[in-house]
Amino acid sequence: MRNTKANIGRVFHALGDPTRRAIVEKLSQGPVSVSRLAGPLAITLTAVAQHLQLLEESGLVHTEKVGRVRTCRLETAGLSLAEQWIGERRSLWECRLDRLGHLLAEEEE
Amino acid sequence: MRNTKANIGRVFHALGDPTRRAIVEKLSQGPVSVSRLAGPLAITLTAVAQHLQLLEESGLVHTEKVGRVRTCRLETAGLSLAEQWIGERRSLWECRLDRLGHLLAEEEE
DNA sequence: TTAATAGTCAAGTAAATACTTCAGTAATTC
DNA sequence: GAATTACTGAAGTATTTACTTGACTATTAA
Repeated sequence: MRNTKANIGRVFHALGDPTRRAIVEKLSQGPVSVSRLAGPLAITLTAVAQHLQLLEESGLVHTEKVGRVRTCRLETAGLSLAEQWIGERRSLWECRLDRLGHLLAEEEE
Repeated sequence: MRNTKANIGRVFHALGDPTRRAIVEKLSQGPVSVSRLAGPLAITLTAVAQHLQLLEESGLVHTEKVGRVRTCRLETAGLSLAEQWIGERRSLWECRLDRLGHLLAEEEE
């Protein structure tokens, strides 16, 4: 059973941490194992694993263990959700500005 | 002097909190004063003002005080930055999947 | 079979965060 | 000019968070 309830809160919270963003950035270039992921980051493997759990729960990353190595790869679900939320707010706002512009233009006549 | 260094870390961190997201959602429908913003939220005015400061610093919201009332409105800078970051990671990842697909197709020949 | 590698689990800690209260100040309204 | 409204600032608190250490398990390599 996958615990991937990709709600918008989890996604933004996950992306709010610099270490987790670094992980996502790395994974956008291709799949990597946990220890290779931990290498350049100045924290313990345990800490990386904890971040990965959060990233997985938020639908930003998918991991799979084969033998003793767990391979991590980017999952688009999380990013899509965030993109969608942002797009919605933005279009609401821009639509409002448009209406305002029309009203002002009408008044000028 | 405006303290609007809209870096990606601040933006995602700001959007990670449910109260701040509620504020952004409300403001996407149009400008609102601080006290009207605090109304439906079950927290004090002070707390709302603290969230607003963070939102302003992250480039998601712009506020302006006229008389005794501070009016808040959505600012696109923050949202744009987040949208851009997400788009970049996503396109890197999708481009990689494309190349992988091509390689596999070539091998089939 | 032994040693090394890759990761997991549980428990603890220090710092960050989201609040609160209380005491202001300045702008309106009565 | 007195009361009300709309915030602002400082200081404190409880919870969450990012991290650590140390002991453990499984897989692979020598």
